[in-house]
Amino acid sequence: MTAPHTNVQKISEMASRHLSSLSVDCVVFGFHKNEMKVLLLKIPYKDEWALPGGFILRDESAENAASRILKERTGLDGVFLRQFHVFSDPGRVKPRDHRDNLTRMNIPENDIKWLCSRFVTIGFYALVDYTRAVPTPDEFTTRSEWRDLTDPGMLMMDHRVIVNTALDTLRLQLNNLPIGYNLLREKFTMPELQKLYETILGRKLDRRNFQRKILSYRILLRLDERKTGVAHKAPVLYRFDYDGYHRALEEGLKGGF
Amino acid sequence: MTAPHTNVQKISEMASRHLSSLSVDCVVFGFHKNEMKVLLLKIPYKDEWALPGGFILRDESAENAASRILKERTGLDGVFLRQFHVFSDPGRVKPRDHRDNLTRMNIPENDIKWLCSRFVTIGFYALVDYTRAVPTPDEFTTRSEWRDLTDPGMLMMDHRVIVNTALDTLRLQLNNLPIGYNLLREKFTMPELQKLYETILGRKLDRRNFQRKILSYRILLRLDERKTGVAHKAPVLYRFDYDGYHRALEEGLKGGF
DNA sequence: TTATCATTGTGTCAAATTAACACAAAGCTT
DNA sequence: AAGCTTTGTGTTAATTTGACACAATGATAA
Repeated sequence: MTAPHTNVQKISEMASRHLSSLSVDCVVFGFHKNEMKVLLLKIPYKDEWALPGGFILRDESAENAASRILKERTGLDGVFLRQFHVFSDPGRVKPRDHRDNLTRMNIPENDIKWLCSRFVTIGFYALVDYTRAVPTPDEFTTRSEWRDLTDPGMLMMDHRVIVNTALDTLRLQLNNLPIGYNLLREKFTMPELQKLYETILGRKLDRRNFQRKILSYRILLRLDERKTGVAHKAPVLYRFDYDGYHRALEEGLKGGF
Repeated sequence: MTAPHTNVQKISEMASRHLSSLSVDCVVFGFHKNEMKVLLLKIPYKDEWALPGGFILRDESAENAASRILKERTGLDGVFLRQFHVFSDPGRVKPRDHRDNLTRMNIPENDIKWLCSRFVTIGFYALVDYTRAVPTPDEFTTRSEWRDLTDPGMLMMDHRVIVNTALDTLRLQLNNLPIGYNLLREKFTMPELQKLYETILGRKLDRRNFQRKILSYRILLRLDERKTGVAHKAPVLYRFDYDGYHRALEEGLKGGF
């Protein structure tokens, strides 16, 4: 180690590699057994959960940081991922609590100092296939789990607000974007897709009207197959039509006025 | 000045007061003579314009920073102001060009160093009453002007992209939000409101259908007055209904599904 | 003073979209 | 084989949207 600036506190590893004051948090939505799920990380020594998040490397974009973090926490690549809001309330972190918690773990003091400084966080939300994601904790957490969106437990800092804002955004986007591609498996049935919409919106939809509307978007491809091994009448399988889906992503699904 | 760290470069004034790596840029929309306007600042020594922007103080939120900046650049308070996107491409600034430009002005070297470091910017858009705003340049610029949105001239860095994204957002929001309150004077006529919508959307709307739709939102109050001194038949004046307007801000104007 | 003319205010009708609803077919369960 | 639940599809009424016509107003021109 060179020592020209003995008085200067060694810059922490984290601080030197990342942009300061800025973080990224991901609200990762999944869908399983007719329930919306969020991917959360367990904070050690506390009955609290946190969103998977991280920092922006000195030469990457926020989008890149978010997809990097998502990949690290789920193993998934190329999923639907969008920024939706910036959370910048100066009081969003309680530095005291935060520091107490970090000192219990083996975090170097310099990193702790950096981690306890003020952060503005960019919220991203992601839609992922529940069956393909492999929840993986990060260096600050002990486990990673899918939690019920309606009852995720205690969340750290303002993460509950972030989740709620993400859900509000998702509900709004539902009318403009072809959601579902990333939340369901490749092949799915119309009732499954409808359940997804109902779950996100939090209300029942008419089966027949739903089908008519969703088909009018021309983003689905009806397969010549039916779901097997299921009770009652076997439903037809669909998958997203690549061209139609991407056209809809660009142009939106409907217009006002 | 104390001198305990002679080796350490003096921390710049800007750096010590603000969060690093983070800025705020405001796309301020106005409406005048059937044209959408954007408020831009003239960069000295260059044929380029910039969005009014600034930095986030150590203990304020991004929203606060944006409205503070807006107030400084327009004199206006309490206007419609929303964050819409974060621009974080590491290549969004050409540090060389930027530095050359700043050195021509009397900016202290420490501030220049800070200003040329990488910044992620939070884009806000504002809707303001053209007649009430007083365009005011900042410490880096020579003049402040309303420019035509369709032909604003050369914009600095990625500011053109920021403006376009803001406009796209505004067009989308038009279907969910009661736009207009902030872009028109307190009392306005139905044709004026329609022109505003047409200008934002970039297409003609049917006069009668427009009126029917806008009235169905119940955000307008018809006054017992007509616009005077105008050619042809005097149009009735309206103003926004406070309650209806704020309800619409909360709940949105229409639902999908 | 009166005619002209562009613009405003309002109503109607057809087309399209949405909401509400019913019944036959399929396939597991008993 | 009968029963039960769920899927697939069509029909009709209500609502919303789009297209359009005509009378009223008030400044301007003749």
